[in-house]
Amino acid sequence: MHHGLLCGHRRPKQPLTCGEFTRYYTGFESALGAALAMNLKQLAETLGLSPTTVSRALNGYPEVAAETRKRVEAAARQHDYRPNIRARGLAMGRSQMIGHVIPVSTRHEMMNPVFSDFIAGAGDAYARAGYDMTLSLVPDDAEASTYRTLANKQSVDGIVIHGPRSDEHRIKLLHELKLPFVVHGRASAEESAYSWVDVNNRRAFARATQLLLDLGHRRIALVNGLEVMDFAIRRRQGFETALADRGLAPDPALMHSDEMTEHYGHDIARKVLSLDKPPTAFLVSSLISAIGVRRAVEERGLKLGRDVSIITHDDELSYLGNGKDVPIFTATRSSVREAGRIAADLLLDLIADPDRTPRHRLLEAELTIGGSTGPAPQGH
Amino acid sequence: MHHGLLCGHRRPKQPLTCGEFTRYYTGFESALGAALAMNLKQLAETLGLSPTTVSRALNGYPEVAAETRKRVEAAARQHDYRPNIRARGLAMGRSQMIGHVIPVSTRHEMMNPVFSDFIAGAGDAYARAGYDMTLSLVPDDAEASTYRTLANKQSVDGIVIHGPRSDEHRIKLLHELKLPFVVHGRASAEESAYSWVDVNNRRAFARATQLLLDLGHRRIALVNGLEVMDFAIRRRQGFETALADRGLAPDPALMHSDEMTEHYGHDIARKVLSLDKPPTAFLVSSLISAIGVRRAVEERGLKLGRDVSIITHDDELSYLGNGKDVPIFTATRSSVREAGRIAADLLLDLIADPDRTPRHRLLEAELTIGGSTGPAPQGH
DNA sequence: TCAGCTTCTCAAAGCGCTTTGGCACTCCTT
DNA sequence: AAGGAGTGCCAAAGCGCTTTGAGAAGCTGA
Repeated sequence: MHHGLLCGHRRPKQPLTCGEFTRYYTGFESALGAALAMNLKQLAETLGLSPTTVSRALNGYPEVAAETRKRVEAAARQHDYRPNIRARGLAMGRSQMIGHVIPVSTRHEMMNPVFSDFIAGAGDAYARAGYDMTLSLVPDDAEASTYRTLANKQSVDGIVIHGPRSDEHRIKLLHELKLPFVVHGRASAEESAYSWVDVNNRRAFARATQLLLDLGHRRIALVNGLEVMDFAIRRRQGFETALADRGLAPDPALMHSDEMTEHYGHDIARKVLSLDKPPTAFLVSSLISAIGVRRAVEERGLKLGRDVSIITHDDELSYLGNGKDVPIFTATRSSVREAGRIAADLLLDLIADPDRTPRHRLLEAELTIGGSTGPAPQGH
Repeated sequence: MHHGLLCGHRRPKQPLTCGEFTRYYTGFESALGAALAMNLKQLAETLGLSPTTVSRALNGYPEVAAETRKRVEAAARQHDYRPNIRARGLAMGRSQMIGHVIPVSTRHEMMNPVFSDFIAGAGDAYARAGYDMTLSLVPDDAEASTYRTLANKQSVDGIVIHGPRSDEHRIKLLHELKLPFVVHGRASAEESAYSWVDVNNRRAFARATQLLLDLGHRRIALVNGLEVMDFAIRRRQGFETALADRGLAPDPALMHSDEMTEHYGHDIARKVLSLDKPPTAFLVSSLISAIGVRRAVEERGLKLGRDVSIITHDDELSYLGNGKDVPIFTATRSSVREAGRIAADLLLDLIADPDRTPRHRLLEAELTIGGSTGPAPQGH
C-alpha cells in the first residue's frame, strides 16, 4: 500500500513533485525567536535522525515515513531552518541563481531605466521557481572576460543579456561557454539560433509611421535610440520602409540617434523645429525623450496634437504611466515587465533542459491613440 | 633573504595584501580558446603541483616560491581558471555577495525608479572589492520571513535596505540576525544605532519652502511621496517647520501624498489648481511627478516660473537630467548614485569588521535655481 | 658533522549539503 | 518456512575550495 505522497511511483529516486506537493521551503512562516542559522547536522541531532533522512524529508523524497516527515518539517519550521545555499549548490552542482548582465553606458554612466521594470517582471518568475537573481553591471565596452568569468566561477545557472547591439558577439561566446541564456532583444547580425524575447520594433514603428502619413504628415522627425543598439536599428528600418512604401525618402536632417534621455529629446526637437522646413510630427523611441520633445514643442508655443504630432514608444514603466484614461501620447506600447516575465520563463525552461531548441517570443506592440496626434497642419 | 613579495613579514599565515600586491583574480585578460571551466585539482595536475600550492599561489600567500607562483599564474591565465564561487564561499564561510532588498509596491506593482541608479553606484564599489550583488524584490507588505530566509540561507554577507518606513521593524530584526546592513534612508521611530546613508530631507525641503516664501508665495502645494515612507515624512516636516517659522499654517487641502508617478503629479496639480484659492507654487518630491505637475500647469495655459512656481527634489537619475546649463526645475538636488557608492563602502567596511560602531552619512542637497521659480504673481 | 632555521610543498580535514549504496526490518507470496 | 519485495533509515562519499599541521630539502653557524 502506498502513501498518498508517493504519487504512484515505486521508490523513484526523484523527489516528489507531482500534483499538489509543494516544495517544503516555499514560504513558510517564521518562528518566534530569531535563533541564528542552524545547520542540517544540528537539526538532525535535535531530532535524533541522520542528516540523510532530514534532507530527504525536507526535499520531498519518498523514502521517508509520513510521520517522520511531519516531525522533521515541524522542527525545521520551529528553528526556521534553511539549507546553506552554497553547500547545497556545491553538492547539487548548480547555484539556483540567474545572472542579469546590464550594460552601463560608459559615455554617460547611463543606466537604461527600462531594466528595473524588466527585472521586476523576471524576479517574480524566479522567486516562484526558487531562484535568486544577481546583477552584473558591465561597462558597455567591456571585454568578453566578464562572461568568461561568470561562466568559470559557475556562479549562475543561466543569464539574461540586456541591450544587444546588432553586431553582438556575446551570443557566440555564450554558446561556447555552454551557459544557458536568453536575450532581451535580438542581434540582427547573429545567425545562430538562440532564445530571445523582443518587441516587434520594426512593425511597431512602421505602423506608427503609417498612421502619421495617413494623418497627412510628410515631414516626420525620428528621435531614435542609439543606433548601435539592435532595437534602434529595427525601429529605423520600420520608419524607412513605411516611408518608402509611400514613395517618400527620409530626410537625414530629421533623423537622430542617441541615448534616450529627456534632455536629448528636448535638444533634438529644438534643433529640428528651427529648421527651414520643420517637421510636423515626431516619432520618438522612448517616453522619457518624448517628454523632452513635448517640452521643446511647448516652449515654442506650439500645441501638441494640433501644430505638432508625437508618437512615442512606451515601455509601460511603472512610474511613468502614459496618462490614465486617455493616453497623453499616442504610442506603440509593450510592457517591458511582461517581457521580463517571459524571458525568465524561457530561461528557466532552458535550464531545466539545456538541450531543448532555442525558443523566442516576438511581442507585438499595441498602437494606442492618445492626445499627441492629429492631422497635419495645413499650409505647409 | 626575503622575496620582495613577502612585504617584510616572516611567514605570516595571511595572504599578501601590503602595498601594490594586487589580488591575482582582479581583471585578467581571458585566454583564446573557451575551454570550459577547469577546477583547482585539474589545474594542479597540469602543473604537477598540489592543489594546496596552487591555491596559495593564486591567493597571494607568501609560502610559495616566486618562480612557482609565476608558473601557476601563467597556467591559470592560460586556462582562464576561476575558483568555483560556491566551493570557495563554503570553505571560507562567506559568500562575497551583497543583497539588496527592494520593496515593490503591491498596490501598483511599482518599482522605485531611484533604485536603478543607486544600484549603479553601489555596483561599482562592489565590483572593485570583488563582491557580487543579488536583488530580492519583496512586496512591501512582506513578512519578516524574507530577511530570516536571507540570513539563514547565508546567501549574502551583508544587505542594503531600501525604502525604510518610519516605523521600520526590519532594522531590529536584522540586528537580531547579526547580518551586517546599511539602510538607504532612515527610520525615525527606530532608536537603536545602525548604519545609514540619507539625504537631509528635512533641511532640503525647509530651504526650498523658505525660498518660495521669500519669493512671496503664500499658498504652496506639497506634492509629496507616500507618507508611510520615512523620507516623505521628513520632507513634510521640513515644509511645515519653514511655514511655521513665518507664522504660517499649512493648508491640508494643498498637501498630498502618494506614489511618485508622473500621473500623480498631474492629477494633484489639476485638482489643486481648480480650487477656489489655488496655490501659486508647488513643492514636489520627485522630478517625475514634477513633470506631471508641469503638464497640468501648461494645460491650464499658465506659465511656469511666472504664474506658477515649482521646486522639486532631483535625484539626478541618469536618464532624467534636469536640463543641461540652466536646470528646467529649481530643485533640491542630491545624487542617488553617489548615495549608492557611499552605502556600499559603508557596508563593505562593516563586513570587514562587524563589530565596528555603526556609521552614517547625511548628504546635504544643493538648492539649485532653475527656470521653474519666480516671484509670486501679484493680485492674489 | 649535526642541530636548528628557513623555505617550499603537500596530505588531509573540513565547510554543509545531496546522493549513492546498503542494511535491517516488515509484509507478502508460495 | 523460505524467499522476495517493499519500506524506512543511515554511513559515507563527494561537490571544489581553503587552511591546518607537518614534512622534506637546503642552508647556516658552532
